[in-house]
Amino acid sequence: MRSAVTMAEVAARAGVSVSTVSHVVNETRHVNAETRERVLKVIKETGYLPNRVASSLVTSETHLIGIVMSALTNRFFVPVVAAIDRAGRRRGYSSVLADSRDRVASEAEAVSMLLSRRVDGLVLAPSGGDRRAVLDKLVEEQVPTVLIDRFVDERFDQVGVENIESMAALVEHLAALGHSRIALVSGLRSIPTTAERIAGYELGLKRAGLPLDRRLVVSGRSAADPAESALTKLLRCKDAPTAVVSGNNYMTIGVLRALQKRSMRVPDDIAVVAYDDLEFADVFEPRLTVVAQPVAQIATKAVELLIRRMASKENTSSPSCIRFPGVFVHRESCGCALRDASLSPSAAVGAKRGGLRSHSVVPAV
Amino acid sequence: MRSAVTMAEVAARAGVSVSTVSHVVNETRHVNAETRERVLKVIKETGYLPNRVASSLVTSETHLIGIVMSALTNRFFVPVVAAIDRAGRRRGYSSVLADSRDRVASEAEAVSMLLSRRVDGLVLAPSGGDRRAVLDKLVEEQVPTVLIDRFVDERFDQVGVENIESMAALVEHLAALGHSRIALVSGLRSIPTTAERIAGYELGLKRAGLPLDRRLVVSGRSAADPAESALTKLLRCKDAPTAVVSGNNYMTIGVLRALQKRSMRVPDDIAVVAYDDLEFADVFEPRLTVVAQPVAQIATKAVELLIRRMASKENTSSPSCIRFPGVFVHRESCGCALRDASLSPSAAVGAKRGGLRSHSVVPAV
DNA sequence: ATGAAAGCGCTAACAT
DNA sequence: ATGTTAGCGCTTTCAT
Repeated sequence: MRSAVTMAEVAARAGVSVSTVSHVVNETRHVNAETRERVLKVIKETGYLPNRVASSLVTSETHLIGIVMSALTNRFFVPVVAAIDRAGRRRGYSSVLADSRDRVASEAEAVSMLLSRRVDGLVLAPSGGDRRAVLDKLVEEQVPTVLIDRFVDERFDQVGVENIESMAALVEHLAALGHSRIALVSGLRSIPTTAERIAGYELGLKRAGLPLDRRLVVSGRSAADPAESALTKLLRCKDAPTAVVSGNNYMTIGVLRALQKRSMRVPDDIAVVAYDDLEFADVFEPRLTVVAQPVAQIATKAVELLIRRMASKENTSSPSCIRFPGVFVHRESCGCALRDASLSPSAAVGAKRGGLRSHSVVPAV
Repeated sequence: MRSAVTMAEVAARAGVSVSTVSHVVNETRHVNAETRERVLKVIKETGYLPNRVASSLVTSETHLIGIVMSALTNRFFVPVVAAIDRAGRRRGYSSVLADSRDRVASEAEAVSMLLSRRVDGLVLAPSGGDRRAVLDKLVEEQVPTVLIDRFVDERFDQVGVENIESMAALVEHLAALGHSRIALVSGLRSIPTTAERIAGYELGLKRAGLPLDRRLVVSGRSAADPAESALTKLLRCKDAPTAVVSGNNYMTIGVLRALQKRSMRVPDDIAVVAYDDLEFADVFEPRLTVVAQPVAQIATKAVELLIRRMASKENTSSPSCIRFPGVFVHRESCGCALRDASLSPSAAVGAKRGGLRSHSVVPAV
């Protein structure tokens, strides 16, 4: 295995003390140009790489940020890593990962592991269920932590997307196109965002002066397959909806499959709009009108808040709670082009209300 | 900040020595049931969490695996993290990330950072360009390392996909359907896999007894936009191809866009097959026939090799070089259904040659 | 401008 | 069965 050169060896070869080597490496006090050059030369010759675990032990700073997520499926995973990497270029942070598997037990385990690695801070996408114990521990230990995606505890900085206005805008948009029977394929009841999105759906109906028909709200359980069967079932009823809103990206897949299998054309037979953009949304036929989460922005802000909190010795400032507006991406699946090409998306309404930004994509030729 | 209980404090409160505490924590030597219970009780009361940076300093094992990738775009990123996490559940490994941004300079920087964090091993997706310096350092320092995706240096364990037979099978499949003018949208010349896939394309033509027309091989530079324009340009020529093979997932997006913008229908106007599966390939219309990389399998094997190498003190065993066969996923974009529903995909040929596994997806209703 | 030395929190001989 | 103690490779006072 590696035998790694130590600082002591460098010191010996350069004929100086370890403290001098330490100071040239960290540029932490003045060293004669000549001595410094000598040390630097030895460092280069020997390929000396400072041992960060040793320095971490002394300084009790690892410059490690722990990321806890239902990792492999979580849309914030990659953007968060990216944001940390970007910040890290300058400040020396790196990320360590832990998959919570969206279960409280694993989440606790993951957090413990990260704490035992003495990470400087944590970005956590809270799992469903009762996570109180885990979060209490973090508060008690005063570990700088920012919650992302789901808003579950005001003792922490939290960053995520604004759900209510975004969802309302989607519904209002469909209503403006003349739809009155608008279905919602919603997510798991245990997820806080689900309730918000349902509230947004109801708000949208209300604003459009449309009655709420509970039968049009079906649970897709946040995943493709349940969404597919829920919608399929709904479409078999009489008084079937003429438009459907999907509650997240996975369920959108299910929605599209359901329609495909019934040979229903979008938007002619049924209009479709969705919460969350899909990576390849541009090449679907027809291209989907969605409200996208500004994931990169959210991730960047989360890391920014975290770094700020890690930097301040006084952990005094009260927690921020930041909700970025959803981004209305207007494409064709809503059926605007069919009805009235000049109709401006009702997204503008939401934009005025500050819950949404509008972003009209130029239709492909 | 955290004031973290130390082992010494636990020892004091339990009325034992630190070594006893250490041994109950690590289960590394026998401790009287009674004493152990007492220690465990104190640990629970105080919320003591062993300091892994301290123990790492002593044992010179961090149980950290460094992942170096052109991170955010790399398809192995998530599977590798997942595989490490899975292995980690049992053996205590976690992953630290470093984005190489696909540039040699950043790659070197990333590797240095990870080495200075004293990771136990490295999973590295080599960037393009001259990476010799970085790899030399790894050999010299004897850092357990496995290369993934691209085969560039025999001094390391390497895991990836078999490109030549996979690509050949795609071409042969199209040829078997009667196509004689088959285009290839290939990737960046600097990437080793590009050459292999071109070789596979040529092999496929040869086996099918088709002439090679160099004009049908255009460079999509491994990305969507260049692929789109390259194909668009090609389609404007006379003697345009009747079928096209996309060289990777990103370029597939470009290919589809190009066809869409020209209102060409797949597979009626032109047949399309692609290297790499897309996450949402099932909901594209028509669904794409592809050769998928068994990414999870590759990642798992990479981590397995790495852990094995980290475990053996003697770094003696010669490096493995493992190429998993691509997985032929037969869907509709190749146009089989149009020609002859009973035609078996020529994939079987490739399968016999051992470069490919076939996996016929049941068509959606 | 540089050095000596005391830890950081743990592990692992080596005692007893 | 348990305790003592010498480090692991650094940072950082405190001297000089």
